[in-house]
Parts: sequence; C-alpha cells; structure tokens
Amino acid sequence: MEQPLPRKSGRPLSFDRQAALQKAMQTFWRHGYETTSVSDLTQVMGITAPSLYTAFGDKKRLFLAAVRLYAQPPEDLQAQLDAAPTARMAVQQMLTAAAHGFTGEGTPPGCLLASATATGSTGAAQVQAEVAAIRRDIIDRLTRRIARDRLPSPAALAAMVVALIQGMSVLARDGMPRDSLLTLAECALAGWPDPAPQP
Amino acid sequence: MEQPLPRKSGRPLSFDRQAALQKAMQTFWRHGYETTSVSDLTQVMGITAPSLYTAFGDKKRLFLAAVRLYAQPPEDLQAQLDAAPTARMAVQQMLTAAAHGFTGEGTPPGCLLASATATGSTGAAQVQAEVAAIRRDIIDRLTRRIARDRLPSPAALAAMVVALIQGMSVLARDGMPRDSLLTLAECALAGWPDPAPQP
DNA sequence: GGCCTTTCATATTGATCACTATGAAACACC
DNA sequence: GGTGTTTCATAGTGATCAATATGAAAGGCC
Repeated sequence: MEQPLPRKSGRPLSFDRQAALQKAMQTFWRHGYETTSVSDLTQVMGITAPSLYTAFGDKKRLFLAAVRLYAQPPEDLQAQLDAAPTARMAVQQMLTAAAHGFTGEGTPPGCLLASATATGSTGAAQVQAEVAAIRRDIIDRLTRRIARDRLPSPAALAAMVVALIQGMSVLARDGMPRDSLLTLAECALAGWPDPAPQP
Repeated sequence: MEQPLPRKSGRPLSFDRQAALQKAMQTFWRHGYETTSVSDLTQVMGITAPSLYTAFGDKKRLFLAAVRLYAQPPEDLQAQLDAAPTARMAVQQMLTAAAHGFTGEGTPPGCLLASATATGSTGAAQVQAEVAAIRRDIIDRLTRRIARDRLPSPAALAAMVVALIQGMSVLARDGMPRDSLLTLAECALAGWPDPAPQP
C-alpha cells in the first residue's frame, strides 16, 4: 500500500482510514469510478473533502487503493492455483467464489473490476488500463496452471473462464440469483476437457 | 421507433437525423451512457444542443434510441433461433457474431449493451433496467430454443452463453484480438452437451 | 408577398463537478 | 505553557453538467 508512514507529530486522524477506504470501495463497487462523485464519497465515508484529499491524494488514487483492497493479491491467486490438485478444480473454485462474491448480502452485486471501469471518458483511460492489467494477470496465471495439466489451448480456456466470470458479474447486476449463477458455472465446467494421458 | 411524424410545415431539419443518431450510438458505445456528456454528443453529431433536444427529447431518450439502433430487434433474434438447425449451431452463430461485432475496425471495441450501463449513479437506474430487460429477453428466447432440443438445464445453458458474450465484451475492450475471442468461443462450445436421444 | 410552423444559432440557466485556500483546533515534543 | 506539525471545518474556486430562453431564419401553404 502507498499508505503514508505514520506521522511523528501533528493532529491525529479523526477517522479510521481503513474503514473509510472500505466504504469508498463499496461505493465504487456499486456506482462505478466516474459515476461516483467525490461528494458521494465524502458522504458515505463520513469525512469532508479536504480530509479525503489529504488522506488519499485524489479521486483516482482513492479508486486505485479501493481496487487493491477489493482484488485478491496476485500471490494469493497464484497460491490457490498452485494448491489446487487440478486446473479444473482451480477453475471450479474460481467460478464458485465469483458466484458467491457477486451476490453477497452486504455487498453490491457483481464485480468491482468488471463494472467500475467498464466505460469512461477519455480522462479515465489510465484507470481502465490498470484494471485491464489485473485481468490480464489473472488470465496469464490461469493459462500457466492449465498448461501444467497439459490441456489443449490453455490460453483460450483461461480467457474463457475469465470472460465467463466477468459476464456473470453483468448477470448478477441484472439481478440473477446466486443459485442460477452457480448452475450456470456448473454447465460451463461440465464441458471442461479431459486431461491428456500422462506420458 | 418513436421518431416524430414528418412535419407538414415549418423549417426542415438541417441534418440527417439517422446519421446523427448513428454518431451518438458510436459515442455511447465507446464512452458509456453517463460518461458521455451532451457536449460530447453535440460535437460528434455536428449539431447544437437545442437541435439535439428538439430532435431526440433528452439525453436519456437519445440513448434509448441509440440502444434500439444498436440491438438486434427481438423478432430478428427469434427468426435466427428458429432458423438454426440446432441450438448448438444457433449458439455458435451468436458467439461468432459477438467476436466479430466486438472487434470491428470502424466501431468501438466490445458491446454497447454490456458496457454503456455497466455502472451508473442512482439516477440512471431506469436506463440500466431497460438494458437489463434486453438481456433477459435474449436469455429467455435462447432458453426456449435450447429446450426445444431437449438439452439438460436449458436456462443455465442460455445464461452461460449470454454471460460468456458479455464477458467477451470486457476482454475485447481490454484489447483482446478477434482471433483469441473466436478460439475462446470455440472452447466454450466444445463442451456443449450432446442432444438427448429422440423418443 | 404574407402567414404559420418549426428549426436555427447564440447565450445562459442553476446545479454539480473535482478540488483547494484559509484559519482554527488538536496532538507530540521541549 | 510554548512551538511545530498536521488535520480539522468552512467556504468557495473555475469548469462542466444537462437542459433552455430568446429571437432570427427557413421552409410550406395561401
């Protein structure tokens, strides 16, 4: 995190920085990056605009901090992929987690990464690119995991899984219930290719 | 269309209404609903704000007109589904068309329906709902076509296909080339269930 | 040409946008 | 208590938002 080092002196923060970031994340999650105003953020975070700017820099940096809070760290995903006995089970785990995460009771529907920067003005191109890089990283790691199992066309399979997850976010936002998303994922996994015979 | 009937008298329109709507659609397609300003629209449509408002009502109605211009009319989709020899081939047709449509040379990447209202402020809820209704209609029609082939869990299969298409839009926006999207779709279709034996 | 209807270009509306200048207030340290 | 540092609340910055008021201009119809 780029969290500034704790000051040696001066008036202390009057709010919980992490809790405020959590609130900001949920708001970006529900309403998107550009379609969330700083006024929305200060209201939900319970702080004033100057406090927001001194604590987080600006709206863009606050969003990126929210993304880092939302997204699973790359090393965690890698550990999950490595720990899974097969690529198929790793994918099943990812799909199930997505179905649950996109339909949480206390959280907005869908996936922050899928929706928050789905569109934007030209000024938001950099933020969009950073989120796209996260998706690419996920596809790359999943591709390598699938290749380890010697399945055919691992890159296409990995891209298919990520596309499916991002699309599940759209349907979740449309109101599709968790059960439907889970059976949907089950259907997709039913067609997963059989492992190649070991030499 | 809610296009107003041609006036009997008065000063004629000085611009091509359909061409202007086409330009507006492309802009909403690239930059989204709320993240496209009326100023952006007038600039790209080559008309002034009062002309836009007299010709299209307001920003919301202009967007909905752009959506109707973009989206395949329901009866066209139904005709395609009915004409396809199997549900599998209908799905293959949809996925291929998506891969091509999301990576057109002269058009923005991705799918207008998938991205333009992916997020938004509370004031855009109605517009989001109208786009969601289009997706639901597609899922419903595809479900019935799959059920006609007596495949297992047609609703889940249909939802999976639509999710995949919406996710392909995300990857297309990330810059994924057409070939990759096509092989991705091929992978998904490889797992399509076999038709049940005819009684 | 004169009348009616509609669209035109110009200029603006109040609201909201992201962001900040200002000075008082709250802590650590001496 | 005094000093230095940082955050606080208040208020406001110019820019841009969606949407319009205004009156001139352009056509059909008589």
